[in-house]
Amino acid sequence: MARPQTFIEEEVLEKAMHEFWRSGYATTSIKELVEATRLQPGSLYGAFKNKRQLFIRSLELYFEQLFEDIKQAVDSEDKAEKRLRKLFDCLVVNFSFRSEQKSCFLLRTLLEVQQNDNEISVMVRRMYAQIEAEIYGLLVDARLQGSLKPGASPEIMARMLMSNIFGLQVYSHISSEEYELEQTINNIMCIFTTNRY
Amino acid sequence: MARPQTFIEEEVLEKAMHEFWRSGYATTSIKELVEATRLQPGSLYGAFKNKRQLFIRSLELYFEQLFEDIKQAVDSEDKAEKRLRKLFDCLVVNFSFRSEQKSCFLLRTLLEVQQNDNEISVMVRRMYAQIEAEIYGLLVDARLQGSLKPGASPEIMARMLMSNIFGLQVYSHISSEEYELEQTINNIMCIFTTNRY
DNA sequence: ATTATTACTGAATGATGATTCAATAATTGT
DNA sequence: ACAATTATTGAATCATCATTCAGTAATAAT
Repeated sequence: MARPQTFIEEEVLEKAMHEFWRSGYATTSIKELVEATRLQPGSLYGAFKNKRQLFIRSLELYFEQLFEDIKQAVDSEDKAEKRLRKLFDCLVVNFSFRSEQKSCFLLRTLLEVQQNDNEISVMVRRMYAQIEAEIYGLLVDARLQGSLKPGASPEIMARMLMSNIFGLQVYSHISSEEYELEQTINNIMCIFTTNRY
Repeated sequence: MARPQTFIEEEVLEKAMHEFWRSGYATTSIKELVEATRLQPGSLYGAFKNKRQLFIRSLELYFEQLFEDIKQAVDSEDKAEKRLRKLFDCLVVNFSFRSEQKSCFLLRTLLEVQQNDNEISVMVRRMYAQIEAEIYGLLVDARLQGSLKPGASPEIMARMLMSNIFGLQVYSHISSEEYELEQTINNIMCIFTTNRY
């Protein structure tokens, strides 16, 4: 028995998320969010409490979407190498060439907040832990299929792959030659799997 | 024939640099810089024009110092593997365990400014290009000494090393177990050099 | 139709941001 | 000692920030 919301929260979050993603937490102003979402300040505050909560919800939405893509890559029916390659696509290639912004929202946030906002920092670390767990699962699979280079444990390899993914994400900021990136990904695949590329 | 400056610019820059490094460009306020440098706003503006120029000078100072360390590592008399290891120390280990802040100022800045401030973005990319050139030189040396794994070219390897350095810097944000980091560095050394670790 | 309840609007608020500037202080050259 | 010049001070300025709130609108229940 009251006036209903005139907007769909997820649609608004999607728009806010893109603003935060592009400009960062600190430098995205309420004014920009008002323009992006087409909601007035009062409505934003009514629905999301404040800027920080809106940011947190945006980050969560981003992660949900990313994690769905990752799972789709990791859980597909392909051979392990192909799934690993798909993982690189959704974590690296997509950001460098298939989106106007350069880096993953999680990465950007991790470096922006640092010790500044511990709660958000912990959130991001937990998200990355989930991604790393997916990679670990993929590697265990790959080992069973015999497509993993012997040597290091899947645990260690998962860590190294995470590190390589971060590395590529950052490197694509300083030089975004597509063929160089492809070459580097192939080299990494070479290091971790038994295939040739 | 005028009143002399009562401060040494480099000393002030050093203090400002640490503030920017810790809090980022946008979130470091003039008030904080005034406290850190113990100069009044007017003096800061008199000497450095504005916040942005002060930031740029801070970034340059940071790079000078870092690059000196890098050169010292790369140009030392040791064998190539040892010099590579020293490079990891000054680009990765130092940030993770020997300083209160987690990441390299350059990395932080690269991700903060992105498309937001093209001039600063270009500056950082140029600085990284210089670092990569040093790594390239080291690898050419290593190849002559026979301590580089055959296969990829020094050019490609330099790119991969840069990427791995970025990766480790980021990874140390989400998990800063020192022995894990050491292990990963050793694994990377393994991949690039002919030695065993 | 009326009432209770909740949503929406957008101007107002108060804090804080970067930057400027008039007043004052410390020099050097004459 | 005085004039010319430049540095320092810190309050003032003006823009912008996040947030609130009084007024208005839209719905459901009665």
